[in-house]
Amino acid sequence: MTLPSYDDSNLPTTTMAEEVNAVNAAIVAAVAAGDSTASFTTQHHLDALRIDSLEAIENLVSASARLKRAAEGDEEAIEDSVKLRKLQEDLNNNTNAAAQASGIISNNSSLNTSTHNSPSHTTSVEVQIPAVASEDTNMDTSLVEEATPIVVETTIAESTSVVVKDTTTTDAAARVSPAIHEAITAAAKTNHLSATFHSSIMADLERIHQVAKMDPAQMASFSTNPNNQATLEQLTSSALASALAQSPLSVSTLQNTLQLQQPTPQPEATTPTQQQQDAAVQGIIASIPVPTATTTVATEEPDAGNDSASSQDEDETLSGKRTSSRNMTNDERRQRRLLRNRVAAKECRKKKKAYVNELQDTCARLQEENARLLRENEELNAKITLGAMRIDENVRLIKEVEELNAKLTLGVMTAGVAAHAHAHVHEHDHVQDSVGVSVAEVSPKEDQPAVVVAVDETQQPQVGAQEVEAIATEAA
DNA sequence: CAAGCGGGCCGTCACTGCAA
DNA sequence: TTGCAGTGACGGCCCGCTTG
Repeated sequence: MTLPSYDDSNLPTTTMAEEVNAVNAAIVAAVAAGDSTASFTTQHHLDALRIDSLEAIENLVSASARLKRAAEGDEEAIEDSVKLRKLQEDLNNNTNAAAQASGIISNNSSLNTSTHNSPSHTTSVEVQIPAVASEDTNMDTSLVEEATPIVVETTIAESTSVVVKDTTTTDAAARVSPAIHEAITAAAKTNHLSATFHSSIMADLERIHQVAKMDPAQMASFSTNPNNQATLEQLTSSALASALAQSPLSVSTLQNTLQLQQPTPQPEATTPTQQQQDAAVQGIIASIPVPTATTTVATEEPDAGNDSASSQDEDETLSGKRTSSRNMTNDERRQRRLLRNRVAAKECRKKKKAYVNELQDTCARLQEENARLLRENEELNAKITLGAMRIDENVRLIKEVEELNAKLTLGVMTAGVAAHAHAHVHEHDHVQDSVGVSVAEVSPKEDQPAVVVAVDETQQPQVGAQEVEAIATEAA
């Protein structure tokens, strides 16, 4: 799969390395400062950077969560993966500057604590952030490096067995955000600073995801379930790894501390849907390509027993290679087949569900359209019925008018004939002839309009003089 | 409050079709 | 021929709701 070119104008201008290292520097400064406040002059800024870094991590998580689709050829997800790659490249390029800045802060912290009245000792702690391979199988694997343990010497006031005692006695600590404060406190007690820092980030990630409502069913489980911390680290520390591994501000092996931290009680870890969330996480874990260059990231694959081999095989499988299976045992083939079938079943169900939802939407839409058409049909039928009724009425009225006109005409004409008959009784036959005029124009009364009636000569009744007079009287 | 029931999700198996 | 993706079927597990 060839990564397309992309426009990086939308990428964050502040590199994640700067942010992460600034946060890390804040923690180290907090540890080193003890009750000194001098090193926290920029604490507010660091807190802000910490939030920014969490947002950047969130973006990374969001991008990582869609890498599975990228592996499936989704173009949109491919663009996301490209952006993620760009993020990592920026991270790598800016790590040195960030490390220098962090080093300055760290040195300041040491200087500040050196002025402390109490004798001090040096605590050496190291962190080994497991390098995580880029989730996109086609990403530049040069970014994936073996985790390098970085040892940093942090001067801690010897009189304070717990560096940050509490917020009431330490101004500096009081100005640290609560999450960092807790992390620092725990770190001071256990020297597992990176682990607590990491858990703090995870807690904040949970908060961020809950606020952002980004796929809460899966993301919440990431940050609440201790069994998924390694996976969360996979998602979040792909950038953290590069930054912190090159940073002089690190503490003990993160992987080891994470493992040590596994039994750490999490009060809200058991939610009603925890099992389903864990299952969903398992599914995501199974579907995310396993890093190839790391030896410290423990996958969630159950009963794998050979994570390295299966991971390589899966990567090769995803890239279309088939030859690797020849060297596998039957059990390995089975495990790989089960894994792939598991993923395929997920995709199939997802597809099926989408299809069913689409069918339901289509059904609802068609029902609505059908109801609309039925209403329209009823309205048209009503209009047609009303129109037909009006036509019948019109026809009836027309006929009635014709009949009335015919009667009127006939009456008027006969009245004229009667008058003429009175005058010329003996000319009765002539009168009858004169009735048969084609057109008669009659005005029975002065205020009535003249009525013009066509009279068919052939249908003129043959009436007598008395009948004509009676009709004329009636018409008058 | 426990048992029953239905729904949803998941892992696995078996099978088919396709492509190298 | 072989490997793989896709999918139906099956069983198990969990959760929420109902019922006696």
